[in-house]
Amino acid sequence: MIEDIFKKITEEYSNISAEAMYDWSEKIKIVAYKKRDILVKEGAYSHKFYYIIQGALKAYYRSDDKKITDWFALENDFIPSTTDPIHGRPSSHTIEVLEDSTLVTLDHDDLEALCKKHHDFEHLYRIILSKVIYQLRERIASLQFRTVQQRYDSLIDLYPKIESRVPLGDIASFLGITQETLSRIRASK
Amino acid sequence: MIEDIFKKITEEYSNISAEAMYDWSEKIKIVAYKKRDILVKEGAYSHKFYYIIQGALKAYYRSDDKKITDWFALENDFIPSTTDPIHGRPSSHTIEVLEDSTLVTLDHDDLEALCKKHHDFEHLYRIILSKVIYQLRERIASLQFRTVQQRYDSLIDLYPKIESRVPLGDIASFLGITQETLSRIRASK
DNA sequence: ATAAGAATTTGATTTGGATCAAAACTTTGT
DNA sequence: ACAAAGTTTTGATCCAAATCAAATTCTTAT
Repeated sequence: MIEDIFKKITEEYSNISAEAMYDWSEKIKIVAYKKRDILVKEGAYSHKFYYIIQGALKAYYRSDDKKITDWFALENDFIPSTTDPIHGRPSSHTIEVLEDSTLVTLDHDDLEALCKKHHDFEHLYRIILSKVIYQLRERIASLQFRTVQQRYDSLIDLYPKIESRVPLGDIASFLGITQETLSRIRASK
Repeated sequence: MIEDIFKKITEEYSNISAEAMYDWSEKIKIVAYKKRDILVKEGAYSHKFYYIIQGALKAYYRSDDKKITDWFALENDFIPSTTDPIHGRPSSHTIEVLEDSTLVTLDHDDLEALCKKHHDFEHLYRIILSKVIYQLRERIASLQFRTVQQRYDSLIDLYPKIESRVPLGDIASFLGITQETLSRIRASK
């Protein structure tokens, strides 16, 4: 099982030595979570790195008492750290489980230690971050000038089944619109 | 001069060995560019990594014949690669010089080679990317639910003198609004 | 120094999506 | 299986920002 996951990750991003893989496997945990479990609470310093084997998560923060969802993660996605890497402030985000999920978790400190010990592991992680940057830029493009309809369509493109797995309110929030507007867009199809 | 730049970068992000620094210094070029010079053209495969010593750049892409600016870089900023790291497609962005500028340039291939040769260099680069991710998430937060006025204010906060250095149309585009709206916001102060 | 072209401002009008309110449907726990 | 709570839909109204249009100011090249 673990082998399959490692294989999937390293094939997609970058290969690592058997040694690095062994050390990595020592540190990760595979954990099952239940719907509505909170993985990270706003304000917490501890932050793990999550990879989703099966299930769905969201990350949100609070602004004017509204919960704003700005990241979903489904199968084979990562949830990257939300903290400022330079100043090391606490997490501004809460990460919540949206459906019963199986995750690979790795402590932030262990991740740093693996990066320090194994050059190839740090390389792998660097490539993963490059991918995250690319995704974030896509998302900015989407928010910057596309219509609500276009943004909705590309989300469905990326996650075809998200509608049945994630509450409409969270999807609306992610798209930067109200629930009512999303409901109407959906109805017009 | 080069020493000052290296010092600035490594102090802010992460230290590297004298050896890595030497190899790095062999590969970079310090180049002066003129206003309106194009550093990277949409569709190009070659992509350098830029660090701005003095001056200002913008990155934009085209959508429905409009130029959409989605990144500014001023002194001490980086322009990260805009290409998909996994699939290696050509750049979707054009990078243009906004005022006479002095830049540090590093070829993408040299950057990769330095990362491969020196673990500490790859570490430095990884930390830089983490910072970029943090900035991008801030920007998404800004676009997702803040009012135009709030977005404008935080841009001025980040780059106090941007108004006099960057055309209004580009700033408007970056904020995801029209020129006219930005002009009115400005007038209301 | 001046004309041509760019960039910015100002004005009038329209519109996409927000807000407020309430009804209909779904999920959850006992 | 049912009540209570949570989610989604539908309706009416309003407003921030877009669009279209034209006037003004700033830049640049000759």
